[in-house]
Amino acid sequence: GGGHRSRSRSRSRDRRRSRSRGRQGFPVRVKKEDESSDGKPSKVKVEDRAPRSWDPSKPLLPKLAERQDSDWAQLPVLEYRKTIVDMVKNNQVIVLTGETGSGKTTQIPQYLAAECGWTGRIGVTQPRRVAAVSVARRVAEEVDCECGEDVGYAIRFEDVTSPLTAIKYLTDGIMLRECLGDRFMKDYSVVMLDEAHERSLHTDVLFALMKEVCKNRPEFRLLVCSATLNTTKFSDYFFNCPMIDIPGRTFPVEIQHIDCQRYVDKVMELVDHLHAEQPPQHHILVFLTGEDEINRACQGIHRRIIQRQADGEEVCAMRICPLHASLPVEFYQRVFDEPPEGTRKLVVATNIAETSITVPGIKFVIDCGAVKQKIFNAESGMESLNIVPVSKPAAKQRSGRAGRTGPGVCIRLYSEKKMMKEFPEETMAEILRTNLSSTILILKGMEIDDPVNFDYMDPPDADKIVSGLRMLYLLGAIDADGKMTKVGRDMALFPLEPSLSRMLLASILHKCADEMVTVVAMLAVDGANVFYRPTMKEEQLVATAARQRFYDPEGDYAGLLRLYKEWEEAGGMRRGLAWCKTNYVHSRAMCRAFDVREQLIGIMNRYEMPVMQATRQSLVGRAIAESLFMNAARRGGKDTYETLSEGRMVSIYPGSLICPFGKDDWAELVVCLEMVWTSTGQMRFVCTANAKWIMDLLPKINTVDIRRLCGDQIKIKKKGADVGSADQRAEEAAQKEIKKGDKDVSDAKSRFLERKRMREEKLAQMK
DNA sequence: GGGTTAGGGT
Repeated sequence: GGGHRSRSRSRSRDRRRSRSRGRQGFPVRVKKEDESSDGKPSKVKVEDRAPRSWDPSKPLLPKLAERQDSDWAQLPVLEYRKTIVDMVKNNQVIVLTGETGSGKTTQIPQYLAAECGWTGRIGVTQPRRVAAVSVARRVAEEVDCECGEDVGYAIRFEDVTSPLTAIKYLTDGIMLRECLGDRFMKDYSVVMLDEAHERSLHTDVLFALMKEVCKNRPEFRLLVCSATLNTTKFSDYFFNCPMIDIPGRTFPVEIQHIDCQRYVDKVMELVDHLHAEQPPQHHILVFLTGEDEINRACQGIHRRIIQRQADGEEVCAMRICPLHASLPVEFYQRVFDEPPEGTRKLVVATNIAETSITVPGIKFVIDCGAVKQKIFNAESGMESLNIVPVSKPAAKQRSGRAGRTGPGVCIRLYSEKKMMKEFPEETMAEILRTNLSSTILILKGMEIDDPVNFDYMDPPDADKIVSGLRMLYLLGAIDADGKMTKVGRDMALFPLEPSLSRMLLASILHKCADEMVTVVAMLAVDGANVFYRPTMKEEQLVATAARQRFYDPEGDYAGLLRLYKEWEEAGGMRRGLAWCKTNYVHSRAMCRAFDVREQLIGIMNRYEMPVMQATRQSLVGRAIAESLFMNAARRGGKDTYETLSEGRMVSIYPGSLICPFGKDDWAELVVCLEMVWTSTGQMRFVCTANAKWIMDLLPKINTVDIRRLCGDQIKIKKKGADVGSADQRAEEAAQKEIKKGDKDVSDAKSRFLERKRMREEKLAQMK
């Protein structure tokens, strides 16, 4: 049977620095025994922390005060050092714009630490983990300290700071979590929100929270840093604060516009042409929208080069590098490496190369002018991924990638007229495009009860806020009046989407949390996508065969559980790589799932939530079905389904691991984690449900009173509530399920097991 | 019978 497994100290690998003393004799923070493995102190401990020994009459980092002008890094921002320091001293908020290469991120915190006396740290947020880490390391080097002493960083799983860290780089998500523990941010004297123009969800929420801190702490200082020039909007929002612009240091980029219809074809033609004409050391970077376009372009270009060679032409060699986030790590290295003499490098990338990865040595950029953007539709409750024109600043950012190491050329595959007319002035803030349930739960956790009148820089549509509240209500995180419940408070403890937190809490009641925590960790790292799809047709067959071993009629969760277990048995974190290769599984995703799993168990242990092993696997399915009942669907046609809540026709996502027992034995009733809109509505992460598990929960769908949920803050046209219909559809599904009878199901199950055995035999032969 | 998502983050 199941038992309580104590895993609080099972983590073998502590990524944090293990030295006990810093260079200057003060202790470098190491993980304490009573701390959870997520590494962050509990709320109580933040308040109990010993007071700093910093003296407000002295600079934060006295050793920097002794620097001469020539000791500072010679970057464009240096010229503005005095101005910036004075502005920060005299103003609570400033908005600062600076192009790439100005040095604002690395230098300004040092200027402030050299001249200003404070009792708290300087915190600098970044939208990306890699940026927080690499910038912190560079600044630590400039300050001449070990990273984690005067200068440090904090990202998920990794807190490289000490009590006396004066300059702390951190991801915006970490700062948001810190804010949940202390809304007044007493740990910090200065906060710099960097890359504000990217308008990431977490940074946008921090905008409003930092404004509140300003109102409550007159001595607090806020810097908002952005790359673009739309400063008036920011200044207006931040109490009409002063602005300053710092020039960047980049090389000139010549811009050419070519209007075209089919940009992938044009890319092949242009690259082929440039390759024939230009010297090989002029590397080329192409921006396309997704994996499919990238593969088509790479294959087309490869064919053309082969053709030229076959025609007896003398063309130099070309290293073709596709670049997008779902490639295994070893592909990334090829992008950074300089190819051998006489070989050109071609990188065909998504917008990952716009911000996250800087490719060295680029002379030519080719920009298709489009990007895939995720949009959440509140009316249907589905998200979709659309190809839309990039913003004008993003187009500028892309072209700038040609001028990093010398003068460059950017070829834009759209007319200037089209750009002026159709490209938006700024990137649409993520908060306007996303499902807000997670954000609203965090706000409620900070006792900000009214998400409608929250001080957004760009307020989301009311229907998106309502959709988020409705979801939280159905998950049990808030009551009918929008007040946070005990369940909601527990959900907010986990760094997860509300639906995943809910599944975890449900599993504690059903005594199967040991399994659920694996499932949730896999989903938190994009569980439906742990499988790697090779480009080659023949190899795809092998990959599909490998994946079929994890098909399971119970649902995706069952397959993911088997997958994780097999990976662990094959060596997991340390020796699981070979297993990942033969099974076409992303090793990176598995390692991350392991980290997330450990973190979640740490939190559960800290709050004394029992992590039990299930006595039967179906308990996991039951906990999932109870959590996701609002996304239940009954069988419509062959393998199509009809949602119980609104009667929409949906299908199962093609990458799902769920399968029928037999050809016509698709489950009568399923639930899913989310619905996405592609060519049809598709259910992602599907789980077979038993009607009697969710029968009593379904009526809740029809009890949503939007006006009450919003606390009377909003006028909504009431959706034509289809009262009783969800219950009726559920009743019919239950009847059909009973009619089918146990005998049929057990026959189907044995047929299924036989087919599974055959598949495995076939796979063994292929090896 | 085919059908399969950009980039981030706690």
